[in-house]
Amino acid sequence: MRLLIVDDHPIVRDGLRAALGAEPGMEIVGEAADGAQAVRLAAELRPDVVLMDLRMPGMDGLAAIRELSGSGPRVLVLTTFDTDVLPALEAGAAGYLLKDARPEELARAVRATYEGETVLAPAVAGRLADHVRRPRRSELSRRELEVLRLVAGGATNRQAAAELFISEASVKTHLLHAYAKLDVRDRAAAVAEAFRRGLLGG
Amino acid sequence: MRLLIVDDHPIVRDGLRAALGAEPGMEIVGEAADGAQAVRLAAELRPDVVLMDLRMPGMDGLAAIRELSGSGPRVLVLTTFDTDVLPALEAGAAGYLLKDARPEELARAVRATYEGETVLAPAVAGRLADHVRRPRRSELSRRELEVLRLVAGGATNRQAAAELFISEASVKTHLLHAYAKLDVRDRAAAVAEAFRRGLLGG
DNA sequence: CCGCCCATCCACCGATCGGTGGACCCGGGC
DNA sequence: GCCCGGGTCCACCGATCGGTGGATGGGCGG
Repeated sequence: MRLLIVDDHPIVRDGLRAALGAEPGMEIVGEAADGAQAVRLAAELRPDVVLMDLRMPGMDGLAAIRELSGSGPRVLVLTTFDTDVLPALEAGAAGYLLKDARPEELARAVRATYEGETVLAPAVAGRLADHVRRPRRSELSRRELEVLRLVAGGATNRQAAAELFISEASVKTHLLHAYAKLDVRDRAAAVAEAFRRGLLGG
Repeated sequence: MRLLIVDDHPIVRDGLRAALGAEPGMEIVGEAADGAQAVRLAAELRPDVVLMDLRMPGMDGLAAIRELSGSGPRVLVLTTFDTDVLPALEAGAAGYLLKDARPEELARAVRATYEGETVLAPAVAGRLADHVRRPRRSELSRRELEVLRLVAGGATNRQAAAELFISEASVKTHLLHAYAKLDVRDRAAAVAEAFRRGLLGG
């Protein structure tokens, strides 16, 4: 089994090499520090499995996965964040692991990926299930957007409540609903996502 | 003294009318519910002082102040937020009061505005002074922007620290510095401001 | 008429965040 | 040489936030 490691941190690459290099039947054929390099090396080295970080300077992991999708290698995502499962799977990832995984788990996951299994970190499985369960009525209501606008303008929940003549409890409810619809878990990410979707003068 | 009241909430307008209508020498000549209406009414009614809310649907207070600036009336801002002093003054506001002001203060402030004084709520005076004192080296450092990018992506301080291989303390420091440079006080507003400035794929 | 969504409100908890007031090291400019 | 800014780190606090698990009422569509 030929393995390509992609991560912008040399230390992480070293760690992965140490954890996986000695595994029987596994050969680490190359390393890349960003998405563009990953795509190039994958074409050249023809790995069976790519172990890919998502957040990297330059071309990020998602873009790289999209480039690779269809062509040869199966891509196992290995990241710090439990928030990017859906985009990763949509882009064509074969699995999604978190960096707090123990080395044995990691080795097992790489093998499973090679054999065509879909590996999901337990912590993200729930997130995925949620998405399937709820068909995601993702448009923000008028109120939700109003609250988010105020929050983007620096308002605390209390200030937003004062501005809208409602209670803090209602502001919190609106925000929680907005988080669910935007698929984020805090106000900062909600503001970012709203900008990306053009809801806040993006 | 002819007074124009601008606020999107009828209740607030009623309150202001009640608080100021009986003041000797003051006459409330009109009310507007948004910026556009305010500009129209100001041209028609020729008030001496405009009492203006900032955050309103449609044309907001800032835009209205810009339209009015130079021409006749002096605009006293009356808002819930202590964060918009600078843009308001830049737009041409004659003063800046907060909605928690007591009615007597408000009446006094309107008079003072009419007489050419600059009225500033005590809470915002400090903010203004800060700005004058610090010539505002406002470009974000590479590190500050990296942290903010992660935060916009939904990272907690802990997660951002893990991703960057630094401590949470450093993440907090970078964020505090970023807040100062962007002139905001929390991550949500920082993300919004960064988008507006085009620092985050705006 | 029964759901469903929206909007409003409540209490409670633990986790996170913002802010203060430091500290150290490094590199560049005056 | 000295100062300044960037980057890293620490401890501590109070405030805020996120999340849970409700409840109520209005309105709209099947």
